Amino acid sequence: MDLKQELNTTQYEAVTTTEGPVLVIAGAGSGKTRVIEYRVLHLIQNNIDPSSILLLTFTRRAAREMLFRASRHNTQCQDVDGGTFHSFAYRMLRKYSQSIGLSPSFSILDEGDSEEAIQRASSKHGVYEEKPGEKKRFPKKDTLKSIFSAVINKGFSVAETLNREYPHFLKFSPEIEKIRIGYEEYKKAKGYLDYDDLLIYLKSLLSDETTNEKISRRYRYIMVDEYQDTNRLQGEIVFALGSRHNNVMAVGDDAQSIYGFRGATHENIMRFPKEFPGCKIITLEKNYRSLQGILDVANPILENMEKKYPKRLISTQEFGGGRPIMNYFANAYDEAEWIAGTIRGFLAKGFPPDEIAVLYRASHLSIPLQAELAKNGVDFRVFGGLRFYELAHTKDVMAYLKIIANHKDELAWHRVLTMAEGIGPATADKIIEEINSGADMGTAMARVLGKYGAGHKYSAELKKLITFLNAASDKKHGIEEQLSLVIGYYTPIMEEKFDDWPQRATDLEALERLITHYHSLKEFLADLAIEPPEKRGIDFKTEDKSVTLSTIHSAKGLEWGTVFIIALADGYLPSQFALRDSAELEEEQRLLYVAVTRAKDNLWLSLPMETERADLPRVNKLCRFLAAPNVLGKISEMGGNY
DNA sequence: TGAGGTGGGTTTTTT
DNA sequence: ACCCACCTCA
Repeated sequence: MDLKQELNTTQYEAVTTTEGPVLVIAGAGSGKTRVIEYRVLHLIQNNIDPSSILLLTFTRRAAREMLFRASRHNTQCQDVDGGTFHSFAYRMLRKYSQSIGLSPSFSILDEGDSEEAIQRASSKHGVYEEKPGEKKRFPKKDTLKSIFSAVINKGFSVAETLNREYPHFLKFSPEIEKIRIGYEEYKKAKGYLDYDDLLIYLKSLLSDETTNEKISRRYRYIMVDEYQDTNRLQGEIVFALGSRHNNVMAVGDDAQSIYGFRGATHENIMRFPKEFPGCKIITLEKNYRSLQGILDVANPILENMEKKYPKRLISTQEFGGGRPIMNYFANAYDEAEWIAGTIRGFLAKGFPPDEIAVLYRASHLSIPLQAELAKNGVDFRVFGGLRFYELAHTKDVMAYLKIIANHKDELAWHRVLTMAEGIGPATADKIIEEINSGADMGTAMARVLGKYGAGHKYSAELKKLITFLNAASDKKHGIEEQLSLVIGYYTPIMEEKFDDWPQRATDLEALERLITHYHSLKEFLADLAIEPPEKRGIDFKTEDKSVTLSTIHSAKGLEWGTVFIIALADGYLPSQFALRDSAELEEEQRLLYVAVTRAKDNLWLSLPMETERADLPRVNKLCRFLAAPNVLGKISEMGGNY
């Protein structure tokens, strides 16, 4: 393949500079994934071992896209290693955990598990106990989790974090700090790693000289996409990975930085040339994606920002394309109905469904649309929001599997025990204490049965559960069989627990199909936490082409011929939570910029006028970033639907 | 004391 | 849809 024909001059330079540090600053749609794609190809054509190339990025979708595109041209590219920082961390830790004194039998806590663990850790500190005369407006577990996560990802203390983000909880600073330490100790004692720990342990793995040398010898070419979305910790990981050979390429666009809320910082881009002296900086400005009509809206959105981004995207397309169209509707249901009808019309005319996407700020905004699309018989896939593994019934089934994989997983036991009739949180804790004192599954279970197997109202139920878990743990079963045993046991519980159990039963079948790709329960459970299928139905039928529904965050790095952006009201975008802080507000503005630049040919904007929410004004106002005259002037407004 | 049901309040974005 | 505080019943 002649690279010079496939790439423009700057892209070519980025692709062929294979030795030494390179920083690529790339505008939206300027072909940065293309650069990574062809650089991998170029390296392999120059006899570089594909398994010595490592591609890293922050989101799973971007990681998948990157690896998929790279492997299109040359099958050897399939051996290129890569994924999210978290999945890479997991693999390295599995391999080298001993070198930092971490037990190799650690298990991963997903977000929900972490919150449970925090609650368990905090109850031991008695913070939730009511003191007389003191009303407890104490942060809830999910808030605690995000405080602790900010402490790690942004590098602030608990007090500083509270001061910046939760000033109303500042008075609880000492208690919260106590819980944080309790949570850390709890995880250490139980061998649990949460998402943040994966990165922390990876970093300490890389600061171990011997391990760093081993890893650096294996991965000689590092490429990081969406570098503006990495946080300090991830930046340090990149520096540590590249410190020995300096063959690191980072690709990013600070105008598309939308993960500030979790600690991503554009400082990583600024720091990169300092960490890697002699770094070559390449800027890509030509837009290959969108028609000029779309860029005419995107450019002023950038220009209106206080922080200046010097890029102005120029379309390379021959035809200008029409202006994006703004539609107003009475409410979200009218909006959904119209969009679903329009999409059905496009499909009827032969538009490929995988070239159509609907984007929105928050996942719940897609619910009316999901209903309308289903009514219209349009197949769609949903990205972002609640994930498959976070559904209550999936988590239930996984809890049984976690016990089978590790009989001391006390969070899993807690969930499983409280599902049994007559056992609530208090009894579950007593039983768990007994389990913890047994050295192996067999003795632990025997002790539990000895103590609670008779004489309580729940004894029969407990006996049934223990007998089942013992039988299902038998090594003679394959993992597929173990899963179907668990589902068999759980199904009556599910039918009791949920009115809509038939729908949930389908999800469990999907789980059965998914597990066939795995060899061990441990691997299956870890993957479900770190690289899970996106949502119901998704990934189980990837060959199907369907319309995409996605949060703007999850849409980054992707493109479609026709894009609808819905719910463009102040309060939704920008989110009402971002209104108080100018930095957060700018992030919302960049978010709109990202959304607009996803479109290649057609862009439809829309706004429902009526709010359902009591905390917003009754009549919506157009998103302030679109209402700016230099932006609005580039949009055709259609009032007719309202 | 603890299990389990009910009703009221809330819900951003990702790993 | 989920979480939590509160209530009732054994």
